[in-house]
Amino acid sequence: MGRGKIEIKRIENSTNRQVTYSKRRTGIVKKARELTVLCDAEVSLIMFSSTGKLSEYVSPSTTTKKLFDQYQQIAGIDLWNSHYEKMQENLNKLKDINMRLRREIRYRIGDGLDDLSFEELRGLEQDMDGSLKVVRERKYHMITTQTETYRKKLKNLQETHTSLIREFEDRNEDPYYDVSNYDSSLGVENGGSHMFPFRLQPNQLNVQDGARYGFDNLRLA
Amino acid sequence: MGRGKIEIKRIENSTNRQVTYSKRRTGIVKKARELTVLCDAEVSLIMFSSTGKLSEYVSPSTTTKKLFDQYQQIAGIDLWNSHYEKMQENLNKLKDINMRLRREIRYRIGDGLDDLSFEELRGLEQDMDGSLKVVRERKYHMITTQTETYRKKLKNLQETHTSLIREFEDRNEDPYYDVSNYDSSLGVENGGSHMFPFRLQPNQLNVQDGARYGFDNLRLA
DNA sequence: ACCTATTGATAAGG
DNA sequence: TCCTTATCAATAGGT
Repeated sequence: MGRGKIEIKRIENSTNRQVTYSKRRTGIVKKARELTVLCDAEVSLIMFSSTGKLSEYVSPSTTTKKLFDQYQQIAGIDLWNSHYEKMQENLNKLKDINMRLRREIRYRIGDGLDDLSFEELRGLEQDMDGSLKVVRERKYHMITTQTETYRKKLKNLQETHTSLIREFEDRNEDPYYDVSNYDSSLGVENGGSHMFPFRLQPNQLNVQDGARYGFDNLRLA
Repeated sequence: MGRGKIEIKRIENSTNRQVTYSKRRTGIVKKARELTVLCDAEVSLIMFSSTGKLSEYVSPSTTTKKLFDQYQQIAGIDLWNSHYEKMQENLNKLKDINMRLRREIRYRIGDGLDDLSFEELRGLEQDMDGSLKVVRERKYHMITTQTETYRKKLKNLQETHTSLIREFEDRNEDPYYDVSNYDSSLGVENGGSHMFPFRLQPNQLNVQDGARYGFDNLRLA
């Protein structure tokens, strides 16, 4: 049908192919629609052009998914299975990794050590010893840094304080001014208890009651 | 096209409808085939008659499943998801737990400590210190146990040895017997180098080269 | 299933 | 992509 018969084989001219695809695509979709209406059928039509562009038609009475479910049932082929298997595989891999991670943590917590050979135990001890040193170093680094910061801030405050006192003394404008109350009248925004984290240490010593530093939930999980 | 124009609406005459369905079904399949050949396209066509009978056409270059996978990807709709929501959820949970486990291990290895507050760091140090003590205790326990076992086995061997020597001496049956060779002639199945794990210690001191005690793969994962 | 008059689809060209 | 039109293809209705 057309100005000449054409052989049914791949159209080599790219432009021509595209044009023919467009025309015939609309044609076949029309046919599909007519089929559904005339014959009360359900149709799913999915087309990819050679350039990868997607077109589809589905009977309005249904959805692509429903149709595919039916298709599977009747064709007796489970297209879902491969997906399912892949997910299962993934799941199992993750579970395995998880298990090993947990085991490593348990060892590092000092639990389940009976499973380890002497060599492994020895390696673990050395490793933990080294790691603990790193943690300690980091802690001391933080202590010195924070102390330094604290000293500087304190020094600043004192300077501000003395200069203010001096101002008051020099001007002597308000004889009723109560010097013992200066703390609240100064803008001590950045100081306060936050400047003395080490004072909290005694509270932190109750390491036994499960709060520690927040990893305990992982131990139970 | 036909002996008369027909309105595109459901054909009420059941027989007629069936006949038309058959005719048009072959027609549309032909169209689909021509489309794939002429335009190098990929087509999936699934049809259910009003009586529920299934017919399909798929481009020979592909399969229904492949096409459907592509369809999903490009349409951006995951039709499988509803089937596997629970699995996906599980998968994500595991991934999350995994991540947190890895983080805990990293901390315990002395990595990424910058993320921790001073309080956390302090808790970590105390925790690790305690755990290290447990590991050390276990190690010493193993040392004493193994030493004990070794002593007993050695004692046994010596007893066997002396009794054998005595037997030889008593009977004096074979004057050419070389006593220095007794070790290989005795059935020392359970002994050998496995009885002296501590001799391996010098080899184990190269803790730096990544072998340690076998958890290093987890550090990288 | 087959037949065939008739309508529908579309190839080529603009 | 849309229009036109000559030509071929699909098919409605009948057998």
